[in-house]
Amino acid sequence: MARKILVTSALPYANGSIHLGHLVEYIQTDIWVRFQKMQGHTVHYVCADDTHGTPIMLRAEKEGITPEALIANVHKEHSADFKEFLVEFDNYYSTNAPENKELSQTIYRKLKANGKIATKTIEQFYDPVKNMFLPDRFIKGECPKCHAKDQYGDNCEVCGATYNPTELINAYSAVSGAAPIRKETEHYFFKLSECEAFLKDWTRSGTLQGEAANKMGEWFENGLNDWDISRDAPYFGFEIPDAPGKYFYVWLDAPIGYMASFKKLCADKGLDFDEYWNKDSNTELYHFIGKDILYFHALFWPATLEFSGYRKPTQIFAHGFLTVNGEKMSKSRGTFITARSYLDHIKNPEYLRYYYAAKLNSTMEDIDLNLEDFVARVNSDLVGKYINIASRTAGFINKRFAGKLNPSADNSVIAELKGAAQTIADAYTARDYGRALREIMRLSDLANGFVAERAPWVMAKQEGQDASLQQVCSDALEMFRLLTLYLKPVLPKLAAEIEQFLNIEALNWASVNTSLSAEHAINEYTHLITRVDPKLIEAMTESNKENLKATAQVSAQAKTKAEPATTLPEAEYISIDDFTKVDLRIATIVNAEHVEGAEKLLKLTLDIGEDKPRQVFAGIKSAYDPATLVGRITVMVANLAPRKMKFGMSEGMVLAASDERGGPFILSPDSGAQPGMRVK
RNA sequence: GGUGAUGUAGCUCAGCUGGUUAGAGCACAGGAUUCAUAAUCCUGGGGUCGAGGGUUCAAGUCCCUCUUUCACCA
Repeated sequence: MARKILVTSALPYANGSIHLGHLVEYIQTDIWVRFQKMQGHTVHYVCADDTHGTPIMLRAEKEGITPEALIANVHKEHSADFKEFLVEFDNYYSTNAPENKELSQTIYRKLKANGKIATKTIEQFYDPVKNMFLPDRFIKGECPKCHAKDQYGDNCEVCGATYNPTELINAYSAVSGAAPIRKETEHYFFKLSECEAFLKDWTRSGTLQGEAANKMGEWFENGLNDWDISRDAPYFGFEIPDAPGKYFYVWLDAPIGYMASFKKLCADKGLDFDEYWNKDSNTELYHFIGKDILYFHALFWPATLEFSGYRKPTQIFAHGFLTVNGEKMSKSRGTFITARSYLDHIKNPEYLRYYYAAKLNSTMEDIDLNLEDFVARVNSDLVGKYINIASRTAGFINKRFAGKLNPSADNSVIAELKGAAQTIADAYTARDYGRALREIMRLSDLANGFVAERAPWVMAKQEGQDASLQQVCSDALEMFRLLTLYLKPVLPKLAAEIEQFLNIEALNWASVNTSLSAEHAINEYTHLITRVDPKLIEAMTESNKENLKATAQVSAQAKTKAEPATTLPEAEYISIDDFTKVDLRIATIVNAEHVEGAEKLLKLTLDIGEDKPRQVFAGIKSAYDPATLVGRITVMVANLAPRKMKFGMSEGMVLAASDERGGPFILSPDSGAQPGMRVK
């Protein structure tokens, strides 16, 4: 019986590019959706950009554009990335949409009418310069344990300590640099604590994976806290009805974005929204998510739906994270790979779809993208085994039989391939794609074994073997057709090309029961897929390391810009010629000493490869002990006009960074720089 | 720190409710083959199943302790 199914993937935040970690989820979902569609079910797959919140607002401000313009750009970028990875949404929308605003406000009003909304005055950090409340991650300062500077408000990246933002030493706002103050404000809460009975019940109704249910149990034990769903202006989001200056927290309207995206699809396609979302709906609703957001989808979301009168999800499918080469994705190792970077270098998205599918199962375990394994697996499975079946037999059919087939009446290998349909379907249904592909590859081995055993190339050279030759090759192509069918959810584009080559209708699961018939003519075989060159992988990771350097520069600039006192008007650009007027040189500090009577100065002797070393006075006494400077390599301005100072002649200056957060910090070139080298 | 998950051949992973000499693919070695973008087929070497203890006639599989990696929570 055809089912009606609504499927979602988590909404990517409109604050950054799609990377290979995101793609695990979209590819996982897309495969499932395509498989269910092939089964003949009615499936709608919706998603959207998650567009609200402080980070979006601030980033837009930093870029000098409106948040709306920012999210429009990102939406374009995300949509293109998904499309190229063959992730086929029925609608890819935005949470900043009229449908979402209306649904969010309606749901809020219903929750309120059901007595599930409370208000409470809380104390929060506030930026007195920027006049806004600060989320924890926008508060930075010195770690109270190890005294590392510039650590986030919740934990220290240097020593790993965790603490509250209140414990930071010399806390400052990452937005303005000002010291935050504590300020009271009234917030709106969803009374999650009252939903425990419902949630415990819901959790036990087969909606979650075993591991996820365990995790829920943990949360129940700790007791459920009411959920803070409001944020104060300025905030990019939806205003809370009858609460001026209060906005919905981004996580309140984000999942409602699933509904909004579907609502838009309904308007476009004439579907019945209520049929899918009414409390007593007979349709199915599945959310694919990462394990990190289980909390929102397994607690807040079903509770929100329950107490505003909507249906709950049928199941939540949580997956693990992606590691690359066994480690967390790392910008410095070049393994923080964006979707775009993959496309630029590797080009073919189906390689990645195949590899992920081969690694995915129904658990929340992390999956590893081992780049060497990726190359080996794709080349061996897809090119060596699967495509090779057509590649080694189609030529005979085309050349000797004008493309005409003549399959055998009874072939035990084909029978086995057809017999595996249910096993493979079960594995796909259970999201155990790894199991499905292992079975499909086992069948590919059988097909290759069949060809090797019958040796059509021997028949081709013998008189009177034409009928056998045609039959063996026809059977091999029938095997290839079945394997293509089984792989189609994972490799939709390749499958479409093969449908074209085999000259057949679009394959669906019921096509298992049909066969290529006698007299059916196929088209000319052309190479459908090429091997992955390991060099491409290397080029990709290298280029990601380069991107890192570029972004590091950008963020350094951004940081400066965030300091109100040092904001640079854009008009004050200089030309490259202006810059080259400054002769910067690598210098070795051959001597450094205190200067009698000077409060701030040290006297440095710098070697920049000239006959005579330079004498330079530098205002770095407060931060450096002269003894530790001797032998260090740094950067100096060599063509600064000499200047007579109270303590002698200064023949240049050394460069150092500082602001109210600290310093000065003198510069160090990377190893290899030699005294006298020009910095440009 | 607490909790959950995880650790099986060089690499990536299967091993259901405990049951004969622990499996697959890739990689490696030897052989076969030459239709196919050196692909394919056959054979083989390789693991004290994270460590230690326990339950049992029997443990990778159950229990305890420790440990690795990942995540969540405070």
